[in-house]
Amino acid sequence: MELIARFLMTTLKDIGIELGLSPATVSRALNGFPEVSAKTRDRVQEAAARLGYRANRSAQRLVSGRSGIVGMIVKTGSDLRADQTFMEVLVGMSAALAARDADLVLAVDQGRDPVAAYRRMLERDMLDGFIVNAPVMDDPRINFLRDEGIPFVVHGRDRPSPDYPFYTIDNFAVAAESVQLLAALGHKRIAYLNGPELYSHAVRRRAGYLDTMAKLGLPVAEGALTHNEPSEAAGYRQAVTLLAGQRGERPTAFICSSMLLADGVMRAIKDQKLSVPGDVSVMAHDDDLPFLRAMSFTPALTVTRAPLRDACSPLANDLMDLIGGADPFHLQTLTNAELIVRDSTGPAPQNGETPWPWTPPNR
Amino acid sequence: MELIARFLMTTLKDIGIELGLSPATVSRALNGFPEVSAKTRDRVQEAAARLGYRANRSAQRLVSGRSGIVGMIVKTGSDLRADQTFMEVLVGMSAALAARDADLVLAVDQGRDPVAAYRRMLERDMLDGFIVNAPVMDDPRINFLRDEGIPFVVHGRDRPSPDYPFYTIDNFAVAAESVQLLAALGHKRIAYLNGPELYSHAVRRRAGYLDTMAKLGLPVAEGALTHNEPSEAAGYRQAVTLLAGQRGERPTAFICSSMLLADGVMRAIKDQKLSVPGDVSVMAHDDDLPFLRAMSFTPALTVTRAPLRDACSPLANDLMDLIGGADPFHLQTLTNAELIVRDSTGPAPQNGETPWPWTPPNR
DNA sequence: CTGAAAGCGCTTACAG
DNA sequence: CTGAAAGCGCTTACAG
Repeated sequence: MELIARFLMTTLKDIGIELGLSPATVSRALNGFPEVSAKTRDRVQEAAARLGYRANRSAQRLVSGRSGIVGMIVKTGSDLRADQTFMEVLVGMSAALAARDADLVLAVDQGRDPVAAYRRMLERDMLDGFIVNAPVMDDPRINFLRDEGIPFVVHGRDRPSPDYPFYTIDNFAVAAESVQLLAALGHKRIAYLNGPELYSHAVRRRAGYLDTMAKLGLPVAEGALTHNEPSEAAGYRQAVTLLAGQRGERPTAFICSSMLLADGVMRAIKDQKLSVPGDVSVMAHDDDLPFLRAMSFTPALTVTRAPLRDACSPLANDLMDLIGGADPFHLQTLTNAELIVRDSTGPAPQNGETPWPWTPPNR
Repeated sequence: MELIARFLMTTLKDIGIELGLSPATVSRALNGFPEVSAKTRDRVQEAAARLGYRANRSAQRLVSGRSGIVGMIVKTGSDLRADQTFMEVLVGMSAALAARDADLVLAVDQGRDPVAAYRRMLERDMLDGFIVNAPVMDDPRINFLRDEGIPFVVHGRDRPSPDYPFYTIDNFAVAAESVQLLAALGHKRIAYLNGPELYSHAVRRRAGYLDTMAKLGLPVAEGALTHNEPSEAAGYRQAVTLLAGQRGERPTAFICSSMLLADGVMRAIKDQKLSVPGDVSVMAHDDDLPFLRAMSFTPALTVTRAPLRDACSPLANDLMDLIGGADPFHLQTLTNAELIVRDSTGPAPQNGETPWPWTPPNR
């Protein structure tokens, strides 16, 4: 049966015979070359549809000299909860690449040498390019790919003014705007639960938080800015610690770098018999993943929102364009998260009027 | 630079010229044909390594008439937590398929028509075969692929005696052995927190639980067997409900279909100020995912263990063998989970000696 | 044991 | 506007 299917595959030649045309003309018609007459093009398209023609990808790739395959590395380890995130990107990217006739293949980063996985992939197969995600500052994988001259795009960016294609939200602004919103509501003791310190997006958000607090003249107590795994448990633990302080010293507002952290923070607040936003305001950055909706929080969560899936098509298209020879500087996107105010943020409580006593920002 | 890399690619012809051999002989040598002399084979292999030869996959696929691409469908939706599971399979499968020179591509099942995603993939690309996972009973996707004569393997199985290749653990035994262990410890009120009812593995486990309870003469109270999303929250909720009963009526033991459920059950028990295993025994089925280790539970969790990643290589190899024409009946694996007794299971407490009053098993 | 030849299905200069 | 021809890099009968 599999054999039958193979034998029945319609080729360009078949269509040519059917229509009394050469395979070359059929190819041109199907690929939309301007020199084919409209009548021929229509006849070819009709016949192709009727005969169920599908181009043989392998043949196309052989003649183009490209593999049509793009690589992406999955980090493995205990951080696997971040997969919920990765999965979203993976699936979106697959679809977007398929639309450009490319396939996405995965390899696993086993830890240790972050470049090893890329090396291994490249020596196994000829890959046209890579998608790099979750960059760290001055990312060694990016440096490797740059040095080797291998096409790649980055979801995020690992330096201020990259010379490679990237797509990222403005993570400095994500934190800055959150602080500003809360400060405008009268909050002075604002805690920031950031993501793991090694990621460049967390570094940018940290800067956004610290700069904006400083600009507003709000001191940052030691421990008010922390780096956390994106998990409910981490959010819970961190919030419990921060809320253990005296009434006049504990935060009146939390900004969380992920929805999972926010989930834990909310539970901690409830466990302490405090109310949101009466006693404490909470907001988070929302990647808009399907399993934890900001709307479903009680109360509905105020967020900076930037759907992760929005990055997929741009990244896929940029990579394919880059492989096609486009200028990397034309393939850079810096976009903004959307601030959505819901019910989890409100005016600072009475006892929240005093800022923290000054302490040096951690680190 | 990408162009350079392309132009520098070593071909069979290059090796032939280098060695004064025809491309045909070089091909045979590299592919381990028995008729090539040992000396020639060695010379060819040395030259191939020295020149950095890598076979052009597209050319190989073109002549073989196969795409070298295998499809897998990702379910999407709010069940995305199951991704932690899926991710593990995905990554393992990619690696195992790579070893067989095949690529894995993904598509998304948008819900509604479960077959639509397969159809769409097939009309986009010529795929050599599919991997089907998380089957439901009498799975429509499986029926579709069978009817179309498209090669596929199933992780799990959707009927008792399939005529297709599959790899699955004995899920009936998973539940049965868990019940037996607990019964041997004197437990008579054993609750089962199963996975979502639609999956065939959950159906098998339900049967294993109910049959074994019946065989042991232990009645199953209404509500003792439930179907749950694999989440901590669901486990917590369910355990709270079950523990709300009178002292002599609540379960003395919980069997959980997933580690996430067990995580929630443990939390609920602690919240009720009960001890494990003093008051309540807990065990679970463990897919051996990296993020929730049975050893890290307090106390260390008794489990039936079957690493999900163990399924990847067999499934990948079976699929490639099937595509190569192997007999599907030779590509069926039914394996057993390992029972690992740790510290979360112990003798039934004094007040646990009485079984539940008889009630009809739910459903 | 090795080579010359044909062919997989496409694309694309080169002619006309 | 269309066709004949060459070629992408491999594999594999067919000869010898």
